[in-house]
Amino acid sequence: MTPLGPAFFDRDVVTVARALIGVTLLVDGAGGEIVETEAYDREDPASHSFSGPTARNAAMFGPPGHAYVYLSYGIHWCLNLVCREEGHGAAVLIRALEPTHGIGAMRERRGLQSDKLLCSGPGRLSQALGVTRRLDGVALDAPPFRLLCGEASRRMVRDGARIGITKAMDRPWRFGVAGSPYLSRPFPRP
DNA sequence: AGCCAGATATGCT
DNA sequence: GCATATCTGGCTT
Repeated sequence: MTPLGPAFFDRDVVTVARALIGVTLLVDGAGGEIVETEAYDREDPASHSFSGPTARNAAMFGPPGHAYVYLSYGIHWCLNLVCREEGHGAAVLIRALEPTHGIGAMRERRGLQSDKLLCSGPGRLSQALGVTRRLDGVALDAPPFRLLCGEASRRMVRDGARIGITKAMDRPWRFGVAGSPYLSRPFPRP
């Protein structure tokens, strides 16, 4: 397991979303292997950055390799990783992890749960890892974050329509490990 | 599988 | 002011 290189996020957001599958994401030592992501781009009607910079989405227009954290439906925190050059407003939403590290701490934060429901969804994942607004705009290459690339465990990555959006449904910018029990939702049959 | 409440920051009128 | 939101959990069909 080696840390991601500094140029990892300095690429097209769709490329990064796919490349993040299989990467281990930890916050204060708790987390797991990313099994589901979604890409959001500046020219994307479904993206928070579509209408330009605001106070909320400022991190999306900041440097790549930093976190963008926002509150969804007034209840759930969602973690995104900013991509491309500064000012591009592109980020990858982390939607699900396969828990591997700090499972005890994650169970405590989530309340008693089966491991399958610990990190299977953007809100659940943030609750399990303790992600809140305090991590908005924070760099990913230093504590509390750790991003580790494992052995080339080439798992089969599938793509499909993103979840929970009402615009740009045609863009197949959701990526995930086909058949993983830790997905927030299964991918349709091939 | 489908329906609905919950809680609030955000952005647009 | 007000409708909306990158959601989840619990309840009903």
